[in-house]
Amino acid sequence: MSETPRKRGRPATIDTQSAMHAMIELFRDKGYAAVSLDDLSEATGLSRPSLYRSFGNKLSMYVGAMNAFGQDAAELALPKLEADGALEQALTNFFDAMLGIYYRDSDIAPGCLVFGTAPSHADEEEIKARLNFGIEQVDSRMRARMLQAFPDSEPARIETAAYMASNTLIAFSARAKSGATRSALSAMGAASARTIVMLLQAD
Amino acid sequence: MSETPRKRGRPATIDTQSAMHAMIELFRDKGYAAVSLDDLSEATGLSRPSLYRSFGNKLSMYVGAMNAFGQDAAELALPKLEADGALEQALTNFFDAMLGIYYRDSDIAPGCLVFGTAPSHADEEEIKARLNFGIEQVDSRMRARMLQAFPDSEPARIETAAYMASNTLIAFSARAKSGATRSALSAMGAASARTIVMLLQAD
DNA sequence: GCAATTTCGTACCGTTTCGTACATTTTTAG
DNA sequence: CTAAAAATGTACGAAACGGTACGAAATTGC
Repeated sequence: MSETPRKRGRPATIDTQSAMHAMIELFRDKGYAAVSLDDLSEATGLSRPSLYRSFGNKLSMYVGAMNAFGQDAAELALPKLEADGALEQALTNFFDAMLGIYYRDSDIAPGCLVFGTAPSHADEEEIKARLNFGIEQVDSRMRARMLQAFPDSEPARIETAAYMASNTLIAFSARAKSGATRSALSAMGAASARTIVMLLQAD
Repeated sequence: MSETPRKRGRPATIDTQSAMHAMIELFRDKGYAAVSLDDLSEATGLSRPSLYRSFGNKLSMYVGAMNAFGQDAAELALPKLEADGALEQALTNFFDAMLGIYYRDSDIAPGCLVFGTAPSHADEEEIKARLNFGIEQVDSRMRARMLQAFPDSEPARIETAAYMASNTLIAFSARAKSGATRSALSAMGAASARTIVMLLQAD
């Protein structure tokens, strides 16, 4: 409503977006507990009090990183899943897009912030809730995409197929962190996509 | 060779086995970094120096816990997988046995120490290596069991089926920690077992 | 200019961290 | 009974931790 309500005091010089991405990288490398506020301060270039002002305490920094990571992943990979065309190709492309996020270079694999590091800190209720949200999100998107491709399938079969696709994605994070190569997981994703479509086509 | 070489000094009074199991429970509740030596000391009833003497530093305590947990799981669940009879039933029983480990009571789910907490701390090379070992172990046992049930299947199909079964198990840990009920995951395991066998039977 | 307002980092606080030196206790060997 | 050996916990140290009070800096309104 108000035009340019021009803020009053000293203008902010902090780039919260790039700071958030630096925090994401740190958190998915080392998890929540192993990252100190000094680590975050050094990685973002912001002083510790600045971090508090911009993002709250350490827990809310981590939860904020989960949200930002989830949004980035959704914007980058979901269009591949929901693209028109054959389901098998869509699934394969979706897996590959997610692997593009899970791997930094060809070698180093920080994996998934949500599926990779959150389970380790799920005794914090806020983290557990956000982890659950991420899993439910993937499950429901998968279900919707499969129902779109096979509208006449039994609901139980759709659900199983969706769960198997989600489980593949969830396991990718652990496998990436354990040292699996990106190409190996890409092949695993393509084979899983093929199998899941075969299941849906079976009569 | 030597009969009873009777140790010299004060006899040890520490029950390292029960101490190790207390450490396992702590580590899979809170991960590696969030657990302090004081926490471990309180949970085991041992003083901090005693922990050092018996298990080395914190990192080797965690790796030791991974090994003990893996051995327990192997002894409890692998017989179900390798039992004679239908593959679908063996897979379902194996998943259920692992869920029996992942869940403490019906509600509280500490999940899997290896698949649940290790990915978050894989920047430690020792942890990463042990995580990789755990995944490879499950993969190879799955492959062997499926080859036994379907000796004439193409190797590529066996491999895909094995990966999908492993991925189901890996994802169970994240799902358990996120709040999924044990019965929900049990149903998911049975449905996945059915699907995987269907894949192997398809011509 | 001058006061009000907002941003920002230095410096500090109390607590917790991992790790160990060392004295004490309990056993065996002779 | 004495000396060597092994196990154990108290007590300590240096460093790192999360979090914040507070003063300096930068801007707007008047």
